[in-house]
Amino acid sequence: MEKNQQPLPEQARPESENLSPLSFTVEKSLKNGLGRIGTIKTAHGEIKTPAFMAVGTTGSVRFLEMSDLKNTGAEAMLSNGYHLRKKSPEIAEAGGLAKYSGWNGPTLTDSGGFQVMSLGSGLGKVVSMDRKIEKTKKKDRLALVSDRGVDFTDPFSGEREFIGPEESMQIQTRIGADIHMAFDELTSLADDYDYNVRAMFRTERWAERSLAEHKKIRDSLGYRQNLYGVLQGGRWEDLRRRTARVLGAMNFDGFGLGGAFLKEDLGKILRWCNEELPFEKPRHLLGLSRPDDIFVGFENGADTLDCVAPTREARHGRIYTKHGEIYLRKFKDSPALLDEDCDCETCRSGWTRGKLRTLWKSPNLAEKALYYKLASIHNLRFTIRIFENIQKSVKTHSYDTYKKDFLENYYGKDEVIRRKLLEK
RNA sequence: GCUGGAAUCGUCUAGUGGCAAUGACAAGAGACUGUAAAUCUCUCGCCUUCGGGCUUCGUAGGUUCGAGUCCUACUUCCAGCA
Repeated sequence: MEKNQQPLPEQARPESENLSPLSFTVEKSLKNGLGRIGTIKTAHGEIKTPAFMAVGTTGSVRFLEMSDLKNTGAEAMLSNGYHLRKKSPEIAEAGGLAKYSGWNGPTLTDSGGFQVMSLGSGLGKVVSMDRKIEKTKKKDRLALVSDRGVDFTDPFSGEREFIGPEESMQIQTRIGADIHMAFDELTSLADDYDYNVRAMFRTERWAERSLAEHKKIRDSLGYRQNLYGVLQGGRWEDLRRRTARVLGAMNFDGFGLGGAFLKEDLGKILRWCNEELPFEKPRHLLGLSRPDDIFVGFENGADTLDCVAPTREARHGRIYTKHGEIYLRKFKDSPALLDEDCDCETCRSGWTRGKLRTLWKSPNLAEKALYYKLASIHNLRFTIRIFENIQKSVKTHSYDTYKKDFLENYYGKDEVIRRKLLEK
């Protein structure tokens, strides 16, 4: 089959007016020289950084209308090339992800690299930041990695499939998001140093191949979208710094910071990477967004983050509030709002914890779905507001105060101190 | 009044002689971080030094090595007939 015969989205075609590469400007940096606020400009609009990218894996955030998502203040949406691989020709016909999804704003697609782990060595496991997981036995995995790419079994159809760097680039090209991710191998916390060395080298070779394929498509079709290289290297400084230098020297438009992290390692690992990466290019921290991670990520040079946690945890009844997370099930008949100070649509509409809990527990699927929507809106807005406040506080030189207040309210003073000690 | 049938952990339910006894819901606790996730794990008679101990299937007796299960009476409920 000819690789590039499939349709490309409108904005990817040479005659399109929207043709513009990504640009990134830094407005202000923290004293440590890593954290910064700025703006990413894409063909579909601007992203003020640091920013949260809402995860709409298959082109929409679960249970949310695009208008709901806009109202949370989200500026960008991340979808997944793996999940959209079969729909990609249809998305291209429709004019690309932004148009197809109705989002009409900046978009990013993941390469499918995460699925190397989630269907492979991490199958059935939780991607925890608090402990190491056992690797899934080889015979039980749905995905097997080789230098060629990843052979995997579709969990639903049982069909055998293959995605490598070239396939991922072709899929992402058809989907036509503003930012694409190089195909990478995400290791789990259970993988040792030696395995991480191998995975890192493989990821570097895949980065070259991703870049080459991306360039080939661009040159032959006038396509101009943006490609981020993704860094791996586990929790080892030599690997992280090395791969940051190697990928940093390649012609990527930005970088994805990948890996499974222990919480106490996150800051230093990001620092190792970002001290080596070119300052003028944007960096996306893949898959994190708990409040504490946002601050650590930002301070250590991450410009954008994405994560399923706000929406997934919302659906599972874990709600973010100024004073920490709450389990909604504990608030039967409660007349309190989810968060007194919240400006999300759900809280502004007066939904109480008790009423939301009733919706959540309802056997009526439409009521359940309404709960999922209202709770997702709240957790997303809560998360995005942190990013907005970081931007504001940096501009007014009050970042440290904002951060201290927020974290002490959220985790409690003792916990904040305990964690600080752990980081050293 | 007669004749059948039924009564099991908050609710519904499995169990017709052999290990406190099935499953679901509810309840309680926890997990979740580039979405195999409207999901998953644990607890759910009482006590426990986690070895086990104790008390339980409407009530009271009985048969039996052994009864939620069989028998008798009673109580309550349901159905049919009066």
